Amino acid sequence: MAVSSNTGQRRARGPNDPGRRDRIAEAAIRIVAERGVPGLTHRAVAAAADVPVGSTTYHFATLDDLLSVALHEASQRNIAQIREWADDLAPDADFAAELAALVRLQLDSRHSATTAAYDLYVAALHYPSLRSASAAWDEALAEIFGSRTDPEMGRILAPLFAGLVLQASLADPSPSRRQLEAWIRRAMGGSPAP
Amino acid sequence: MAVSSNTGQRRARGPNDPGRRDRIAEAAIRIVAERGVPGLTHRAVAAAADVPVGSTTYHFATLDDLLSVALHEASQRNIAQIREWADDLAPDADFAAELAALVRLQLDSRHSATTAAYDLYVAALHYPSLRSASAAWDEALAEIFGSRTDPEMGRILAPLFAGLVLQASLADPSPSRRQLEAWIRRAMGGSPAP
DNA sequence: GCATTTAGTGTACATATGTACGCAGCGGGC
DNA sequence: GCCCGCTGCGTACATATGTACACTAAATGC
Repeated sequence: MAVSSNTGQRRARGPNDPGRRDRIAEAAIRIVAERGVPGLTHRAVAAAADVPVGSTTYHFATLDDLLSVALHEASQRNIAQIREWADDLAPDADFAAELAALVRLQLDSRHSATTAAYDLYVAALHYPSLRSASAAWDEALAEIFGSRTDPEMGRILAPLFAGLVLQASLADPSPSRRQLEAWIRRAMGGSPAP
Repeated sequence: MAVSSNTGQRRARGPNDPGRRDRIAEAAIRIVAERGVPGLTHRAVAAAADVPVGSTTYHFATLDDLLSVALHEASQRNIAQIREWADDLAPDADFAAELAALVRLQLDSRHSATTAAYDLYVAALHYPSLRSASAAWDEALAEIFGSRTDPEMGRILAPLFAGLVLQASLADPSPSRRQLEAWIRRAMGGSPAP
């Protein structure tokens, strides 16, 4: 009975299911978003991706591998979203106002993805193999923000942005867009909105 | 043989070991610092505190309880350190320089405690029972920093401080005190050091 | 001094977890 | 058309984990 089920209930054709690896990575992010890093297990990911357990261990032999791919994927998506925001920015846009809007965007419409990304970011404190990915994320943030202001300001805005996202995720009530805007504006050197 | 070991190898006299609860909480922080939140198990804590497993489950029945006490304790210590820093501050001190020194202090001499605190802070994203404690930590930070500048600036410096600590923990090489000082000074409105 | 109460432990158990490994089914060589 | 190698999977197993619970021993009232 065990053997027949093998051919009977396969979810996709055997070898050659391109994209399966990606589906597993995707599922790993979802798990972290829902249950945090402690919830990331081979089995939980397998269930979420609707693949057999052996499949997750085949593609990502150890838990570190799973964590690693989840962090890379999550941070890359986060950066992609921010880069998109930057690209859509009008040259004469009110930067502080737009940045405040970005914070709220990540909190509101991308809440679970954002949660997962920060979770994994901090997990790097304990997993040396993740540190370079977390550092690269910082780097990218500073670069994007810096290219719209100046490099030094990018280095200030990156940690401020991260701190604000975290703080706003936890605060109750969460600060409003206008509130965030005022803080960012002042940190940027302060004159009122144009 | 099992019974005799009970009286034989006790680590402290039976009932009434005041401070045992605290030792367990202390051990919980140590575990989180060393292995992160996923490593926080009743058994790991019991071993670190050198108490029997039943003792940890007696004082903290569920894992949430352990997490909760660890976060409370860690954040309280963090705040205590920062408050001490603030109290020792001369009235005419260069605030930006001193704040940069505080960041480095938390990274250098208190590295593992700091790591644990931030880990637990972020864990609140997934454990509703921890959220109020994390929010309270933010609040305290903003209050301390604000009392030395102005309340609004406290709200800016708190997330900036948290972001800088995290970023500096992960960056390689970690930013120097002078570098941090320059960033903080500029965020505070910018004139060069006195 | 003795009985009662209550704090504190050791142990046992069901379940979850990481991981090793034998086997199936597809793609090439001839 | 047949065989072989290799990718990928289902299963089994040893171990770790949370938690319940029976039991000990100090403290307390008298």
